[in-house]
Amino acid sequence: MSVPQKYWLLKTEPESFSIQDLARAKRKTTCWDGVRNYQARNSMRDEMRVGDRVLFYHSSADPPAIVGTAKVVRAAYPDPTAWDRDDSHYDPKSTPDNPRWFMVDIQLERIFDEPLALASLRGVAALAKMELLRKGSRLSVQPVRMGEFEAVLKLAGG
DNA sequence: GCCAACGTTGGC
DNA sequence: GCCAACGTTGGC
Repeated sequence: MSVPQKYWLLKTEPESFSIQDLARAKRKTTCWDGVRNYQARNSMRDEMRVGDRVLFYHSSADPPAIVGTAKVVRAAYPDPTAWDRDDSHYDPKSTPDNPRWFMVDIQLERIFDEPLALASLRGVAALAKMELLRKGSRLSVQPVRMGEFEAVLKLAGG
């Protein structure tokens, strides 16, 4: 028996990479590079497994919203943008021999017919404890409870 | 190891 | 553009 799947929320600014970009990507799959926060990294490196489910969130968008779902199709491996001097996420402390930053691959599952705006999620009882709705929440890779994931799907109409 | 200064995130 | 929240840095 395999470990039960886990649930996550990944934030992205649609101006840099949107769910529509993911839909256009080869095999609707992308590497989730550029994460430079230790807590987020640890979640990806230590917790994420192939088959885990992902809520795809647009931040700094109008409105900020959960816009669809994806799944993890490759577990954590080193993020090479960390050792690319020309990349905006370059980190000289990360090297190929001793990588500090990691990424996973995700594949699009579904784009919601209507984005679920952040404001519309507040007040939903099943989401009362959701990390995304916590004041000051900034984590770009967040764990989501199974009940929360299912409640979001329900709000999205299936 | 403390903590002030600073930088970033991201909703509003 | 504002600013609250939070992470990181670095002097001591």
